Amino acid sequence: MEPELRQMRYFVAVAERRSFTRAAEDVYVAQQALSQQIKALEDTLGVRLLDRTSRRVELTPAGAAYLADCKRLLSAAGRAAQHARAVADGEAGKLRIAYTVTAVYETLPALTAHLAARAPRLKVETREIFASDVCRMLRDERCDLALAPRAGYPKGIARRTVRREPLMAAVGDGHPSAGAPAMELAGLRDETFQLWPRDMAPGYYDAVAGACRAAGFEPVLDETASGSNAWAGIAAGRGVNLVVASLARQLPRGITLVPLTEPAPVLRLDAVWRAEHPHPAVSRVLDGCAELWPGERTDGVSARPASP
Amino acid sequence: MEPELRQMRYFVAVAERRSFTRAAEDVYVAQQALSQQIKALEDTLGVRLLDRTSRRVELTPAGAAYLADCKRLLSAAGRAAQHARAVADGEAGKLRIAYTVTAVYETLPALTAHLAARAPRLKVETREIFASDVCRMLRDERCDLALAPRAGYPKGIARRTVRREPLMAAVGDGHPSAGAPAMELAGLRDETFQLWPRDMAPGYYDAVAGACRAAGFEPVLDETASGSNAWAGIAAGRGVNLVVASLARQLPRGITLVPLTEPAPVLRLDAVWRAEHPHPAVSRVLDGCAELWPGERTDGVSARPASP
DNA sequence: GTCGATCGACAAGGCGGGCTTGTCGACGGG
DNA sequence: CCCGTCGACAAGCCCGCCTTGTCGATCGAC
Repeated sequence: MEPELRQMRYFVAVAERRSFTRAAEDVYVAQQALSQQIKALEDTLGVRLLDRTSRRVELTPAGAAYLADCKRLLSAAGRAAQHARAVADGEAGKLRIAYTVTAVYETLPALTAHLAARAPRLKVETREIFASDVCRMLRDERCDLALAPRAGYPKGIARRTVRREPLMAAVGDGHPSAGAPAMELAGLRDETFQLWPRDMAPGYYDAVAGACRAAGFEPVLDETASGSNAWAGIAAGRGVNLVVASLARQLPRGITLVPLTEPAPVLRLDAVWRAEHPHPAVSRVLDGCAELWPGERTDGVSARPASP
Repeated sequence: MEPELRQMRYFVAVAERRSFTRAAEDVYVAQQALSQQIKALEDTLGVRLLDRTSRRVELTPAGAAYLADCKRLLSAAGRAAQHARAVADGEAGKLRIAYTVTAVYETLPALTAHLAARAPRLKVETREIFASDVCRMLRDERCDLALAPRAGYPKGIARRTVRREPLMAAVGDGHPSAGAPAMELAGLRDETFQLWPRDMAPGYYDAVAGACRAAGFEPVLDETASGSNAWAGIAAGRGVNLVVASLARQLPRGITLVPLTEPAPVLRLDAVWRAEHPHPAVSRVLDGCAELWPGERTDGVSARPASP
């Protein structure tokens, strides 16, 4: 037989009260039960823990050592339970957030700062990914939550728009519109768009292309555009693009942002997570986003993970 | 209800096998028992630990956190049991040894070195005391073992002689016998003895006075002698004393040791301990002493603590 | 699509272990 | 000297853990 925490609780009670009878009151059992259980504990350990001298109970050296260990174990067991509850409530534990580059300028840092303040025991790990990998990362349990431009996902993946960010025109510094207070999106109809291929970033692609179509033209793409290469192309005057306003925080050299006249197109940023077994902190993140960026409807596609 | 280690063992089994059925084989119970106990564990925690998707079992984030804690707790419980056994066997734990100055030159360091080699996990604390305090220190649980010259003790205190050390004459450097290869004890019959009062060190007193009487004279004492004051008196030529041979290791300035001719008197050094609840390491110490200083009868007054 | 295999949950019953009641021997104080 | 208190022992009860039996669900095979 193995020692049990109940026996340790009994032993601690007896050791601290230095009496079976009084300890029995503390743990709400009869004195005889304590005698039996502590005897059983001693038998399983093969060690005498207490010297009963009829009239007084004394710890043996081994008992004193075991007492200290028992106290540690009991408090550790209690803390483990508390920690499990905290993790289940999303207050503690580890949350792996994957994000697309669009979120990095403002959305992600605002969110992580908010979480650090609201749930300091929650360890947030972040990782930049391509929008095309969101689904796989979530399904393979390689992340718990993703931030990406609004896109469609297969069943089993839930999402909610957490904020809308205005899109601005990104042009080279030498572009005729550079420095203008604002411009019409339609003014870019003859430009080449340094937009990533749709299969790499479908949500972003659809947002930009959709805005262009709403402005009455179909954007012409530079099929070689991808990643930082696109910035270089724009800076070199080989095209333009629409980008989130917060890019201004880390504007690449040679590029100027020009606001677009109303109705200015927006990019919807979604939180995306597993619908079936969502990480418990996801609902906290959604709450935090609703607080950071009010105005989004909170009864969206998947308002929040169903509670069990 | 509180979580029990048995439930944790079950949970670890299920989590590691990712299956109730297979885990049941590991812990030798039916699958239904595991379902019940883990459900009970989840209920007491108020936390879902496993996602059962019929066909597969997955850990929730809270379950993963609790699993790690459970493994830690279980191994800590096992180590606590092992440690208790080790303490009960005298292999580990803390042993407080009190000693009189007579033991400090050779006996104590030899013993502590021996213990450090044989029982490295046993933490030995040493403290110098007066022989008159041996009994009180032991009774008050302020030490577990004492090293002191042989003396009588009341019931409840056990002792065993661990070594006999030859006594030598300690004289001032200017004493006529200083430098002699040996001398008769009777030659000191007219000297003043720098001997501590009997009530301070009865064993040592009796050994020296007894040796003198055996040599045919009653020693004359300097009643002011005590501690280092005695050394100063001898060095100043105001008297002599008999001391253990190992004092040569830390001989005070101005003092010379002269061997005594046969039959050279000896001082018996005793190990002394509580008879009723001896520290488990005491028997190891006695074994170690018998090994370090063979020749003493090991079936003495109290051969060894009675085992329970 | 259907059948079978497998997995975990639910239900009911047996049994072992923990708890209780009752009692005794030992020690200490009045 | 007797009584009060404390812990151990003995016997019985009862709860709780485990077992057997069964079902619904899911996934693979044909």
